[in-house]
Amino acid sequence: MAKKKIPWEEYLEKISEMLSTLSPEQHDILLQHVSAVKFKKNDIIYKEGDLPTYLFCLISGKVKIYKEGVGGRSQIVRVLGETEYFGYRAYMANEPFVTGASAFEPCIVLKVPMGIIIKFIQENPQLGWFFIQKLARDLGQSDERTVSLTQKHIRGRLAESLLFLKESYGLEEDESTLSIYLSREDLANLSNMTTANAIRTLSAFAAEKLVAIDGRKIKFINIAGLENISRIG
Amino acid sequence: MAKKKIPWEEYLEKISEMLSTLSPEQHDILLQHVSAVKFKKNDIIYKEGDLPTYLFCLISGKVKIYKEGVGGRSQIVRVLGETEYFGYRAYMANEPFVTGASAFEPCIVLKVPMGIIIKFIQENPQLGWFFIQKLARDLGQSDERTVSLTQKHIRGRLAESLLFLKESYGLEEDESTLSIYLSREDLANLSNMTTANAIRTLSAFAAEKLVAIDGRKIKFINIAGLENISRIG
DNA sequence: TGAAATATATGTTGTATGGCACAAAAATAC
DNA sequence: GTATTTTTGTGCCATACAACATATATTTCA
Repeated sequence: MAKKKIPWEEYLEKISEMLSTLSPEQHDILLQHVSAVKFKKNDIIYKEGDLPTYLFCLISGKVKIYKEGVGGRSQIVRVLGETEYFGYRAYMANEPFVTGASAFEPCIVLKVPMGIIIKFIQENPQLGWFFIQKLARDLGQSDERTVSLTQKHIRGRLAESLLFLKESYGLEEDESTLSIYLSREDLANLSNMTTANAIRTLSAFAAEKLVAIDGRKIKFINIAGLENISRIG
Repeated sequence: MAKKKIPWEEYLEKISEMLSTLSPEQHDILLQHVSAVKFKKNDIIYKEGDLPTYLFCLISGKVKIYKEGVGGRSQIVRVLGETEYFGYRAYMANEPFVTGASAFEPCIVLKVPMGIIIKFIQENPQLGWFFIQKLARDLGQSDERTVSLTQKHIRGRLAESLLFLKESYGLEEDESTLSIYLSREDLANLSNMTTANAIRTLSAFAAEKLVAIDGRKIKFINIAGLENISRIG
């Protein structure tokens, strides 16, 4: 895990949306149990099969949620950015983790024991509603993803992944460069293809002037074109 | 939709788990707004893109939740049996349906306007917790399914589907015949393959004495063998 | 009951994509 | 600053699976 405890006070504003649903007493209890942890690039936050114990909120950095499939092939099922919560689903389903979480880049994470969160939910419909909405949105996305990954062809899947990363992490100040720098392998694991095919297909997109590549930097040139490739599959 | 309203009183016991979370006042309100509907085989209950308005509970019959992908190819993402709730996710996520629902066989469905359910959830943490657990379990399954459908080979996917149907719908009195009779096309749509390949692969399983086929009746002969095929992919 | 539509079955062919090999480039370690 | 490891880039081959074609069986319905 290679984690390191750090002070948490300055990060509370990032979870203000959730805090606002809590009663004053709950708020106090939460402050007594919250902690902050730092993860380095590629650190594992939790592993498939582990028992869930904490609610995490990503304060800064980027995280991938992934699953190991047949023959050690890894599939990234979700990516998380600032202020996103994770790690709670398995606890709520009363299951071990079916996915793992690791840091794309250096991260700061707030964590709260799940037992406390569950108690709050039992007392507080507002907080329950907060998680219901998150779970409902994630489930819709997961179902969409199932069909995209199984039915679209390689080009469609890669185009979709690039657009998905753009939605998740946004662009840099130039309004066209993707603000996450992924390895070709991660791009492949996100798009359900081999690394070699991710490289090949990304090169093809560059040759077709859909994107420009500079190492791991990806710049969008023709977004409408990518959207079209993603749509037709 | 081809639906037909019918009396609902006798079906209340099927939703007793949910009813038990309600206050007496909520219970009364629910009874004023619940209704029951009958669907014939292959009737559509709701379509992808429709706006969600009701919480459904399947009283009898079997339902598929599916999504149309590229080139009209349909993917079954979930199957539902007696006492399962559906139709609520999209409303909770504040989205149109991303999947459709239709009847595998004649069905009776209880329905309650979602507006009422949401109001109850706001007042009642118990009911919120009920839906949180359902959503959390479904999301885990959906993530598992994403990886299975993308990474396993045809034989692994079909074996998994057969075992999945066994879990969902159980066996007949002989303790070995699957108690749902699906068309080869539905079996294909469940397993992410073409109809021709579902037919071929099922025949292969029969030739290998893993199952016995009699029309749409599927009898398990070597469950351990199927589990092995599903596991190795 | 017979005709039409639909579902099942099987063979043939084409192709998208995985697997492997190897080189070049880049990052990391020593 | 050189050596080692990791990542990126390409080519070639093998193959799993879709697409298509056609035949037979089964169901539907007039």
